[in-house]
Amino acid sequence: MNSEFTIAVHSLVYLTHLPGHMASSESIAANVSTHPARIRKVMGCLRKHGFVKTKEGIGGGYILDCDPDEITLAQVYRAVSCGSFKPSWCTGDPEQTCPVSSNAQRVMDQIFADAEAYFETYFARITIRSVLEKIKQCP
Amino acid sequence: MNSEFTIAVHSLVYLTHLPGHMASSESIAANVSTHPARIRKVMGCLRKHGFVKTKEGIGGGYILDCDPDEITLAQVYRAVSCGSFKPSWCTGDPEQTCPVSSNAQRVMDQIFADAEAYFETYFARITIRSVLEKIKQCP
DNA sequence: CATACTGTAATCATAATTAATACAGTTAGT
DNA sequence: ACTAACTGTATTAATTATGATTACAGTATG
Repeated sequence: MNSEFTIAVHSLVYLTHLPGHMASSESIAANVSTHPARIRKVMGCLRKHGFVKTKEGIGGGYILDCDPDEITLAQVYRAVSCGSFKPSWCTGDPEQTCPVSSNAQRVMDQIFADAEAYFETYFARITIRSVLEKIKQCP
Repeated sequence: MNSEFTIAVHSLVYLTHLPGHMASSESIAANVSTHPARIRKVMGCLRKHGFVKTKEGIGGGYILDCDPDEITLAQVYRAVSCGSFKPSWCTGDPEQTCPVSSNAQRVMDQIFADAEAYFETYFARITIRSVLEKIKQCP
């Protein structure tokens, strides 16, 4: 699992926590604890999917452009980390005559794809707002 | 997601496909397409959990010691890759005063743990036998 | 036109993963 | 008892993936 998903969720929660404010990549990076260039990369992706608006130049930055009560982690996952559940390493060898070896790769791929679709239905129940609420309830 | 889970599933399917036979780490490795030492490591874990039996010495190797109609991918996942869903990278910084930054880590950890428990219920519906059946149905 | 931003690509450093090696311990056959 | 063919396990080396950093072109504002 890719950590860009974590960064995207954290950034959206942070913007929700600062309603109406522009936040620069630098201030988001400080909150998330990473490098501003990494934030800009992830935010570019969120902008393409309509979750945030961007402003370049002086006083620019990022601002929320969606309803945090509507946006779910499933949408964020699909935007940023779709397909990252499956490990990159592949089992078996399609050239072998043994049906187990030659088909294991394809069947495992299908299992991982289905599992990903399945846990997305869990993420679909969690909104950005609800993540912020959980954070606020921490002691 | 850890590829040792993939190796464990493939190995168990392979042993199911060869009922009553001992398979050496070398022959399993050839089928899976990896190094025998890696197979021995994963199989050691499966033995500790009672999925396979081991025989050392000449003519030794691994043999299935469970009912492939009963064993599910959830059990294999827990034995081999439990907790691997959560990315190792951590967001936020517990030392900061902003509640979003200081608590994001804990809340995301909980979300990943819950998501893992959730997709395990999907894996619980897939048996080793059913994986073998899927493989046999490939063209 | 200087300043403070984003967008994006490229490079460097580090961490994680996989492969390979090595060797002690075990079993079976002779 | 000895040898051959295995597992168990640790260690090291190679490869790959990830994250941090740098760099610079493009854009908006005063």
